[in-house]
Amino acid sequence: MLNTGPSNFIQEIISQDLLKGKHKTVVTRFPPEPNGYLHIGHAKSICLNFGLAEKFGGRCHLRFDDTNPRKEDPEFVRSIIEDVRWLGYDWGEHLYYASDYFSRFYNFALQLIEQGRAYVCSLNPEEIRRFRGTLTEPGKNSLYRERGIEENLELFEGMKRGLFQEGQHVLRAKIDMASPNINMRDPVIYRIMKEDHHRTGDTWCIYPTYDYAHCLSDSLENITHSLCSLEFEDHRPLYDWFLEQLNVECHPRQIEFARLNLNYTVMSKRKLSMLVQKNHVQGWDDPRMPTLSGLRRRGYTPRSIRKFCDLIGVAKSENIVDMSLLEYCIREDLNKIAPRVMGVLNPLKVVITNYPPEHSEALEAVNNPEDESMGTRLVPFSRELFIEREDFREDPPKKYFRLAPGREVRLRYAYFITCEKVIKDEKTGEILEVHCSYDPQTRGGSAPDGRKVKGTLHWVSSRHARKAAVRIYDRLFLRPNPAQDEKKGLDFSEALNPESLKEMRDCQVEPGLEKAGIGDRFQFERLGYFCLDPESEPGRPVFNRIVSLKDTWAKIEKKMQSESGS
RNA sequence: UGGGGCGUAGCCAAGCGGUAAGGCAACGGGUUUUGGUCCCGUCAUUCGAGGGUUCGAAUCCUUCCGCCCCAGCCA
Repeated sequence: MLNTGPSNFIQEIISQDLLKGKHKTVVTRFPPEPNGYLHIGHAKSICLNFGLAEKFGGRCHLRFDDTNPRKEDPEFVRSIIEDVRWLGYDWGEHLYYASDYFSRFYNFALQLIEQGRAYVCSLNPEEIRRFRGTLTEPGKNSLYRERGIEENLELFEGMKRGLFQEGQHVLRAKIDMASPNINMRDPVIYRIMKEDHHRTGDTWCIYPTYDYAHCLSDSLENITHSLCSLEFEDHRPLYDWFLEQLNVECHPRQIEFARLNLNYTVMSKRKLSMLVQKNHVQGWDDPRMPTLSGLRRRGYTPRSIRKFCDLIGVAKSENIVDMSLLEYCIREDLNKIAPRVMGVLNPLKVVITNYPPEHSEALEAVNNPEDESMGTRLVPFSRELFIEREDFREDPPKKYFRLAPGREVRLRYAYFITCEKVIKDEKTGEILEVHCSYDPQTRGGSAPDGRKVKGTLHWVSSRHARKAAVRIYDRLFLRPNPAQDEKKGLDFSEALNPESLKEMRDCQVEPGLEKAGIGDRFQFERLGYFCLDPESEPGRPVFNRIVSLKDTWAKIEKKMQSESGS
């Protein structure tokens, strides 16, 4: 076994099973239903299942749990395959569909009927519900529970042949209507559904339910450890029951773990799809979505997501992980690999009054101080520049060490400049431009006399700059746990953050960015990490902000404001 | 008031009878041509609460409390 990554209780169980010789190898599976897009909660399961298989030198299957044609769609199959691959996992030959086993499931059902362990029930859905009892009262036996084997066989055959209407009959396991575990009260295992299936077409008009199909799929694939989320804990006795009754050779062990929740977002397919349908976001791959396609478009790397899944751990307690951990993971990854570049989001014009008007020069800038092998580039400098509007204050607060009247700062990789004059709109008072002088001795950014400046600003030469649009994303929800709102009877979408997307259209970026390709990631110095969005067009780049850099100044300023305000 | 789970710091999470790992966040300091990175330091006398066993308990026993899941022909 590879000795990498943190351990968890599931890994320990597997180690024990291997040690005891219960298995020679480990076989896990990731079993999505193709009824929606994958999100970062699925990533936890994917990393767990594939990761465990990898650690123990076993294998992990990708299996589509497609037993309900009403909800499923090949488009989701496509996207799921894409997303799992993108995350970095490979199932080799082991791509399966529960629907491939439909005939075998059917034969197993025949076997159950013959054993007297399954029967065709002709109660209607409402009656079935009533007969089931409640959490505190036992259920009552169905009127059809004691039907003869021959009759059951005949009716089930009829169900399969389409002789009946939907809802007219179901096949049920005959277990115990008085069980304290409601799942054991004669669960439905086949229902009539006159629906075309994305893979089997109109071959079937009866479809197996999850509880029945899942354990058998696992068994047929020789899965050793079947990992699922906590809400299936109550289903485990059923999982085991089917496999025992049918006396299969392979009886996988189901182990449950807690699904992932992230604060300030939602993590259920239903809620995510509602956001899409109600146009709160622009699609499943909207960069604000916690879907894998959304994170990918936002600019998250697969490695950062895998790292995140490593850090959150695997346990059985309900959890809501802090978004800041995800942000930490992407910053850590991008810090090492993203080329640095300069871009000004909210431009303010600076004129270097003592710099020759027609002149320009190329200054050398480091591409990544964390990785010397990424080399350097030349950035053009001239008399008129753009700096960030936020980097100038006419009346600077304490601890502000950027540009202000009379102040000297460094332009990164360029010169020291001193602010001499502020040009304002007479009517509005808006600052139009700032006039500065530069010290030619400080070319490159350091002074021969050894004098220091406190601030270093990013900049872009106005003559050489390229225009760009930048999309700034914030958390989707205002409240940390929107899913909870719904349980309190509120509409979870009520807590949506109206400012989750802000588009800045007049950004100016250094000319080298012209060559950026869709999906390329950069650090805009002092601002954050950005990724070129697919909606970019030649000459009209659109950058998504993946995540900001940590901003100590913002923190200080906020603190000062709250201190003076209170 | 049935059954199944879970409770260790603001958020995750180790811990498996020998005296509370680690990460994120937060806070303080150092380095720095990114207020970034990096480095150093601080952050649980206590593990939901009480009682018991023990030389010794987050770990064992017991009572209580809180939270989550289950009454789809969804998964």
